[in-house]
Amino acid sequence: MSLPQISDAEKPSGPRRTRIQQRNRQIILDAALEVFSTHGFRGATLDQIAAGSGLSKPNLLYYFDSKDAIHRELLTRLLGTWLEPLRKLDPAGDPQAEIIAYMRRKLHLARDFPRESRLFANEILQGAPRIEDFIRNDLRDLVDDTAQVLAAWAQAGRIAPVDPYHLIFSIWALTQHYADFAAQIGMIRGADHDPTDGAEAFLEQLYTRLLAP
Amino acid sequence: MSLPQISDAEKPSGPRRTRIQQRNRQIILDAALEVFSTHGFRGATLDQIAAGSGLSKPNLLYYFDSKDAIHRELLTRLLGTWLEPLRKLDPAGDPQAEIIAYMRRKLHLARDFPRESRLFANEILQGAPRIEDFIRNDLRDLVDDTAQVLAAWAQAGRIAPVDPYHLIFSIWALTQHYADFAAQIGMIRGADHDPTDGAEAFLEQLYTRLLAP
DNA sequence: TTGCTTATTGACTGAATGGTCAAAATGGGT
DNA sequence: ACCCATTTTGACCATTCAGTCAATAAGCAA
Repeated sequence: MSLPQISDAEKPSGPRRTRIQQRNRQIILDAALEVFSTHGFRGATLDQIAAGSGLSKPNLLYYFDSKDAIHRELLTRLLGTWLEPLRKLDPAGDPQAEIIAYMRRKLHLARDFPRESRLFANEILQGAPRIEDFIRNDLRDLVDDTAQVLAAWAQAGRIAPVDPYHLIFSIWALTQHYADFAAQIGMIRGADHDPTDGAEAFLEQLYTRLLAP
Repeated sequence: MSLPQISDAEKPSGPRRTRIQQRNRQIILDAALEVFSTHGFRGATLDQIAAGSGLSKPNLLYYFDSKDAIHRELLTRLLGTWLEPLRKLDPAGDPQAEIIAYMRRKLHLARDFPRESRLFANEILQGAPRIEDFIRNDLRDLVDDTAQVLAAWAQAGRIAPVDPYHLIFSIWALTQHYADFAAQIGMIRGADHDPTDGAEAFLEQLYTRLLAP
C-alpha cells in the first residue's frame, strides 16, 4: 500500500512530458522538499538538492528554471491539499463529530506529510512572503465561512460557546506541532516511536471535553 | 515601562566589558535575533545583521568571533528562559491552577518574545542540531519529572486522566503557535490587532474543561 | 544503421558570503 | 596637551552560490 501523494495538479493542457521528465521532476521535488523543509528557502542550496536527488546541478536547471521555480512548485502542490480537510467540514453534519473529524484529518496530514508540514511552517516563519495571496484570499475566506458555521453551532447550543477562530487555530497548532516539532518530541520520548503515538486519543479527549455543550 | 529582557546570563567572573562593548553587543544580538528568527541560521547573512544593527561587517566580527558565535549566544540566553515557566510548576499547588498558570506563563512568553520563540522553532525545524544536548538532558529531565507530577495528580483523581506528555506538548503547541504563526493569524484576522487577543480566555476555557476531574 | 530529439555534464561566470588584516579613528585617563 | 587601549573601517581573500553554455551522450523512431 502506498500513501496518497500530494498530487501533481498538472493542468490537462499542460506541457507534454516524457517518462524521464516526469520521473526526474518528481525525484528533484522530493529531494528539494527535504532540503527546503529543514533549511528554509534561503538556507537551501541547489547543490544540496542536486546531491539529494543524484542529479548534477545543471541537470536540475534543465528541469526547473530556477531554485525559486522548484520551491514555488512545491508550495503550489501543497496548498490545495492543505485546504482540503477544512473544506470537508460539513455544516449539516453533527457538530462535535465534524470538528473532531477535521482534527483527525489534519493530524493524519501532519503524520503522513511531515516534510510538507515543515515546508509550510518555514514559509510562515519567514512572514509568508510567497503565499500571502493564498492566505489572504483562499484560506481567509474558508476560515471565515467555517467560523460562521462554528458560531452558529455554538449559538444553537450544539457545542460549548467557544471563540470559533481560536478553535480553528487550536486544531492547526496541535496537529502541526507533531510534524514541526517532531525532532523535539523524538528527543524527549525516544526517537524509536512515532511522535504522533497517543496523540489521536489525547486530542479526541481534548475536543470532546472542550466542545460538550 | 519596559519588558523583562532575556537576561544577559553573564558570569560573575566573565570578561570585563566596557560600556561601548555592552551596548554594541546588545545591538548586534538584537539585529541578529530579527534575522535568524525569520530566515534560520543558514538563511541569515552577516550583511543583513550588519545593516540591521547599523554597524559594519568587520565591526560585528570585532564583537563576536563568527556568525556561529552570535547565533550560539542568542540560543544560550534563550534556553534558560524557556525552561523557567515549567520549573515554576509547583507539585504542592492546586493541580488545575498550576497547569493553567503554566499555560499562561508560556503564552505570555510567546506574546512578549515572539522573535525568540521563532528562533527556537527554526532550530527545531532544522532538527535541533545546536540544542540537541539541551533537549536530551535538561529539557527531557524536566519534562519527565513534570509528567510524573501530572500522572500522580491524575491517579489521585485531582485532574481528569490524561496523557501527561501530550498534555505538556499541547501547551507548547497552543502557546507557541501564536508567535510562530503570527504572520498567518495576522493575515486572517487583520494585522491590526495582537494575534494573542482572546487566546488567553480561550485556552483557559480549554484547559479548565479538559482537566476537570 | 541513420538521423533527430531529449537528456546530461564539465567548465565556466558574476555575485554573494563569511572572514581577515593592517591602518586609521576614537575615547578616556593623566 | 599627551599617551595608549579600544573601536572602526576599507580593501581584500577564499569559498560558495545560482545560473549559463557549448559540447557530449543517450533515447528512440525510421
